[in-house]
Amino acid sequence: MKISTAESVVMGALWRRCPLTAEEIAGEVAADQGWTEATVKTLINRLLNKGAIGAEREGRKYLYRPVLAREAYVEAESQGLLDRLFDGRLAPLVSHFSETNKLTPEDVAELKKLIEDFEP
Amino acid sequence: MKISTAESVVMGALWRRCPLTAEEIAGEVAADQGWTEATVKTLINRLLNKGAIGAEREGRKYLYRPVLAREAYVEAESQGLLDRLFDGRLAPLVSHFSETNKLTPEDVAELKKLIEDFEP
DNA sequence: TCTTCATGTTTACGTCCGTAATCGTTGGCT
DNA sequence: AGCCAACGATTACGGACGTAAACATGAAGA
Repeated sequence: MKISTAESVVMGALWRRCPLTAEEIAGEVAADQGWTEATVKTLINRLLNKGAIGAEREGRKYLYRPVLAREAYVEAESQGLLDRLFDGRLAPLVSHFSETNKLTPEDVAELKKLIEDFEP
Repeated sequence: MKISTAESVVMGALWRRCPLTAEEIAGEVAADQGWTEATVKTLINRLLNKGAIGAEREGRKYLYRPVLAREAYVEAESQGLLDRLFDGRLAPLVSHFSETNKLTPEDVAELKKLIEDFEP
């Protein structure tokens, strides 16, 4: 299930809060992205067709909610990037960031904790 | 400079080894991707137009080499993913992988070393 | 020199994407 | 009952992408 970048913005709104009406989704993302409500409606429909979101009638409107879980999406995207650029390994990515994107002390502390918690 | 996924396969070949002729590039990627040489040639041209690769005449052929550095590309892609999915922070990504993608002991060791080397 | 082959350039075409306007339907108001 | 406004559905359209064939050009061999 391929989600385009524009579509993923709509998904993002639904992952943050759901269910939402089309109007509410537009309220969340349209201004921010410079989209009209019509554009948002198109994206909603494409996501419906892809089965990435579901709809349930609520009076005259529909309430939309994600079918594709954020976890699954994040997982696929992350793994894809790792596979494409870092030979599927996580360490090289972290290494890359430690070299280029100056990790903040907080980052380092957080990472350290994560890794430590991971030892038996 | 937006590089499509198909184009990035060609870039990959040139990042591994360069300079290469069109024929060599095709040799590296065509079979693997199920592409004909014609397809590879088109991708080479699009990359030339984008300025992502450069060419230098070598007799009857051209030798191609990357202009866009792999580092820069990797950087942009990684940062993009982090921004889109992990609020720009590295730790949440690592956390995500530690939860889903069972890190191997080697991964953990490697990460541990990376983090330790990063302390003052 | 003329032809041929290799190599790069141009053109093609169906699909997806971003963006949006228009259409059709249906519930609510008068 | 009839009209209007609100919604979702349909249609549109230019550009990028994936894929590839056709074309042009120049060098090498006959």
